[in-house]
Amino acid sequence: MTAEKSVSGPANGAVLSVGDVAARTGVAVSAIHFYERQGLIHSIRTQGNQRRFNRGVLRRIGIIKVAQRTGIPLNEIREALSSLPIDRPPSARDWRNLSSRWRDDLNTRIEQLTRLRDQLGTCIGCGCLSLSDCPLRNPDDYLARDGAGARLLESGGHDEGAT
Amino acid sequence: MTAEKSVSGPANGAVLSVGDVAARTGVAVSAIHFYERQGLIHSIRTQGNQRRFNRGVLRRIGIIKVAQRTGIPLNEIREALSSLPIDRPPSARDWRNLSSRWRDDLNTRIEQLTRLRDQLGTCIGCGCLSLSDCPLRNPDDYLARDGAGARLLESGGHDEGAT
DNA sequence: CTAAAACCTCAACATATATTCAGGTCAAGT
DNA sequence: ACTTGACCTGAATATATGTTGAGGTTTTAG
Repeated sequence: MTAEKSVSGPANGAVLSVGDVAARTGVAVSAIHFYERQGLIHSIRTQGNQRRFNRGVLRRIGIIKVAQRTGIPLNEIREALSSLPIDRPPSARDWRNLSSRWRDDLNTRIEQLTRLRDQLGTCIGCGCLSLSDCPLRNPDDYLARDGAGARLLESGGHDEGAT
Repeated sequence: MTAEKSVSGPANGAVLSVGDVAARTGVAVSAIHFYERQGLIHSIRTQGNQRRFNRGVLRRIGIIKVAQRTGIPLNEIREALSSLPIDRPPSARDWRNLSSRWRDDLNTRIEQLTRLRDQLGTCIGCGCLSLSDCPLRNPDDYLARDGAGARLLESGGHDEGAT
């Protein structure tokens, strides 16, 4: 079995099959395919058209899953990852640049949620909640976004890759 | 125009048309329809089959939008709203019960995000990020959710940091 | 009364993030 | 060589949260 062999070290040298990557990252094969289609990771193919990944992909997938936990959508993750060097392995500094962008993002979201929490009791309890009066209903307080559009992404990460 | 009239006070007495509700809540008519289909709000109909809402709906929609901002999905919001009395207007206590549930939720999520933030720099910067070693990759640390996807490897070797 | 604005339903589309399935190919152990 | 498990592609399905449009009805302002 490929998996068994690969966990202790792929025979093929330094490359990993999609199943190897799945086993080592805990990410489903279908998701790995998906990430590749989305341009988040890359592979080469064998003669028989099977994917082969180099080890760097394990790290990239690690980053992807962590970033998702912060609520960052895949297209932004792709963009961030695309800032990494192609010709050489990313340095510690490269990774730090990524993480600092995301930390700012996280901080902003933590602040928003904290403010929301602090006003929840007051505003729901007291009965203001009107669009014009209540701080909870005035999105300008939190975000520079409107109140009538589609907001798919606000929930960010309530539920992750389960099922 | 109906909107003009309704903002200053509907002629029909105490009931609101869907357009009135949209104008007062800042929520699109299509979303109001949607919420009604989902059982989050309710209306009666005129002879001509048009929706009429009583003013309580404004509050409910306020609650819905606020809860969404905390990351709560509609089905949970529906469930929470269904705990409100049908026969009488909700009391301050009723609302407080709702908000306290959600505050706990929010607190949990704030804590998760905070922990995530605090580890971002360290873990992304340092190169651990392995599924078995890194606190960022070990979901049990954060959530008691998600069982099926991620199986931890018992294959001792750590090989992700390289390249 | 008439025309415009608001409303109705139902279906399809849109987005993000994948999973599942069908039908077929590749690779490896015995 | 044969069988079996891993792999391939592409399409369909799934969930959550709505929006858009077509085709038709109701209400209201003048």
